[in-house]
Formats: sequence, structure tokens, C-alpha cells
Amino acid sequence: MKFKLQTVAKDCKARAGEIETAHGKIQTPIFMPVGTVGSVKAVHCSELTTQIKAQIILGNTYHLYLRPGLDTIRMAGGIQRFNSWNRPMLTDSGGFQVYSLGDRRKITEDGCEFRSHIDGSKHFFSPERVMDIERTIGADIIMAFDECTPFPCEYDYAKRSLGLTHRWLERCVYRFRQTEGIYGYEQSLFPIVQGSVYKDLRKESCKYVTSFDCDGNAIGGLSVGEPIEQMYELTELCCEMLPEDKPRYLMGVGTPINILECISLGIDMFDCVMPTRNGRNAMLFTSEGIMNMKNKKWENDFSPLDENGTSEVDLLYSKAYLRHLFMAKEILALQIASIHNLAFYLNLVTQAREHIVAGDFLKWKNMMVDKLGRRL
RNA sequence: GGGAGAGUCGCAUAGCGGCAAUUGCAACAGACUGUAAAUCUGUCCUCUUCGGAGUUCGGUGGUUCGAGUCCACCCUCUCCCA
Repeated sequence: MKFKLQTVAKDCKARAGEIETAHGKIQTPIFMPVGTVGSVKAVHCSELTTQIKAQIILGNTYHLYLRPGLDTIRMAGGIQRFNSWNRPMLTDSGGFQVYSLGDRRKITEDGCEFRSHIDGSKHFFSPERVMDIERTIGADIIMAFDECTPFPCEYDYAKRSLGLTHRWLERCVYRFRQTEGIYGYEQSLFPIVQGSVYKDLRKESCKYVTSFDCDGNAIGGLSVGEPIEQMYELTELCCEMLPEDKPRYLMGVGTPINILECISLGIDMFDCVMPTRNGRNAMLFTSEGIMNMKNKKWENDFSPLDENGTSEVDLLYSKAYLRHLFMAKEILALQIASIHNLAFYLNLVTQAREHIVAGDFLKWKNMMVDKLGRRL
């Protein structure tokens, strides 16, 4: 994997760059749709390409390992052969599930034991095991196995957890470098900065993570419930400490406003379930603000979903029609909303890139932030 | 004409002497940030300063400290027999 830093904004720390992977190039800053089980929920590959203009999508190690399982993925020839997404992919390691499946897992020095949410069976993830699984899944970018700490998180716990995440990282890197991609192309490992909301821990983590000189670096453990200002502050701190010539990936973030703000702090990559999950729950993000498509006020509003939208669905369907589909519990509602939201997110980062290159990012960002938070 | 049964907050249901009244659906609103999420939460008779207050269970009377629940009559509907 190669990263070319192309432009740094004049008015803030935003950057425009290009990542080159075995499956193609990625223009940054980028938003990566989440496709946990190898599919972006409710969206076809063709729609991701043509309407949404996604450049890279995520998969999840824990979920793909449980289902369909490694044998199937190996026999298919890797995840991209399996799901027909012939472009770049990134797999999260299962570190988020250490957090989100808090009551079904047990952490030890060696790794983490999960009880499957599907059938209750027990599975053990060690850093080495996770590297092997991510090799088998075959994404272009793979994440180190970490513990995503919850919020609030006591300092002592955060410190101990960080120690563990760092020791796991060392094992991940070692295993990663001992092995190679099994499908004939190169993979890149990204380490993850942790440290909860504690600046000294975050600094320590940035230093440690940077020492491995991986192809890119990620910031994890944020947007888990901490105040948003704190999230920005810690993101800024990490951006200042992470190398400039490598992509910076802020995991799990966020709202359109979060993304613009964090681009201005120097983040290059984002992922979040929000456009898809909230879309399926009838929430639409638009350049004019947020809409709840189930609200009665759209009942007879036959104007297009989003006049400024870039996807086909935006002009093709009306607000009243989409509300009808949601009220009738039609599958099409989920598809339309997911396509719209993802296209909106991708268009947002594309515009951000253009404004970074044009040199007026900050002004544009501030103008957008004012509009994006409104409720329509 | 004779017999049996049923009427509860939009719809459907529960209730068998202490009830503003169960549950489901619908409706209305909210939440969702590396997806255990096409999920979850709240409201859902009226008013409310959120402490309560006022009117309710087809209708009218009655029994009772107390009635959606028991009794009488009436109204409506369903089924069966003619």
C-alpha cells in the first residue's frame, strides 16, 4: 500500500491524498461504508459503485469468522471474490466487539474469549489468531486486535487496557510480518491508538503505535459516548502526533459534522454505521439538515428527497413516497434511505477534498456545519 | 316467530366485586457514531403547574362502602332452529 499526500489545506490541518492498494486507489479524505458481514446492508455492489461512488468498504473479522466462516471465504478466494466487490476493502479486527459484546466475552492477557451472539458457541481470539483470520479474509487493509474501551472509563482501567492493547499490537505486528497475503496480493496492517479520554495515555499510545512504522494509523475508542468537544480535542492531539506521511483513520466516526470537523484536524479515513443504520431507521442526512422520514409532515410532500443530492434516488423519489414505503415497512424504503445517506456521505468527503485542493476548506466547512445540524 | 351468544380507550383482545382498565396492531414522537440494530424507547380518554384532577367499558335504572364485572329492562349485532 502506498500513500501520497497531495495537498495540505492552507487554513487548517485538512489534507488531500491518495492511497493505492492492490484493489485500486482511494482518494482521501474518504468515508468507508460499513459492510459488517461482507455486505453493506440493503445496498448492492453496483449501487455502491455507480450511485454512492464508494471507493472502499469495511468488513468485520468477528462476524465473517462466525459466518460464513473461514473455509468458505478461503475457497471463494478471499472476501472480494466472495462478495463481488472488486475494490479496496478493510477489515476491522473484532476489537469493537470486545467493547460492544461486553457481556459475552472475557478478556485475558492472551486474548479474548467470545460467546457467539448467533449460537452461544465459544471462540477465542488472540492477536495471532486475528491476524491469521484477517489474512484469510483478505482485505487490503487489516486492523490490529485491540480493546475499544467504553465511556466512561476509569483512568486505571484505561491505562491497564492500553498496556494490553499495546502488547497485543506487538504480537499482531510480529505475526503479520511473519506471514503474507494468501491470495497473491499485499495487505497492510494498521495499528490502533487507544487511551480513552486521557491525554497522557493517548500521547503514549501515539508514540508506541508510530514506532511500528505501519502503512497507516488508526484512532480508536472515540465516539463511544464522550462529549463531542472531548472527541475533537483528542482527535486533534492524536493527529498532531501521528506521522504526516501516513493515512490517519478515525474509527467509527461519525455524523456529517463530526467528519468535517475531523477532516479539518487532519483525519483521512472514516467509517461509521450511521448512514446505513440510521437510514434503515428512517433518518436522512441532507445538505440542508436531518429528516425523519416517518414524520407525518412528509405525508403529502411530493418534492424530491434531496434536490441537491447526487444519487439517482434523490430526484427520482419524493419525500411522501419514501415516507409511504417506511410506513408500509417496504424493503425498498431501507434501500433508498441507505443509498441516499451513503451517497450523501461520499459526496460530502468528495466536496471536502475539492475544497482542500481549492484552498477554501475551512470557510466551506463552517458554512456546511451550520446547515448539517438542522432538523427539517 | 323460537333459542343461544356478544357489545371494553382507532382496530383486535384481556378483565369474572377494589380499574383509567391487559396485551397486540395501528398512530404519533424520539434514540441510534470501528452493526447482536429492517432495532430500541416513550406517548397513545380529556386537562395538567407532571404532584395530580376530571370523565369512561352499548343505554337507563338498581344491588353494594365500592360495578366494566352482579340484577332488571331496553338498544344493536352474530349464530342456530323455524
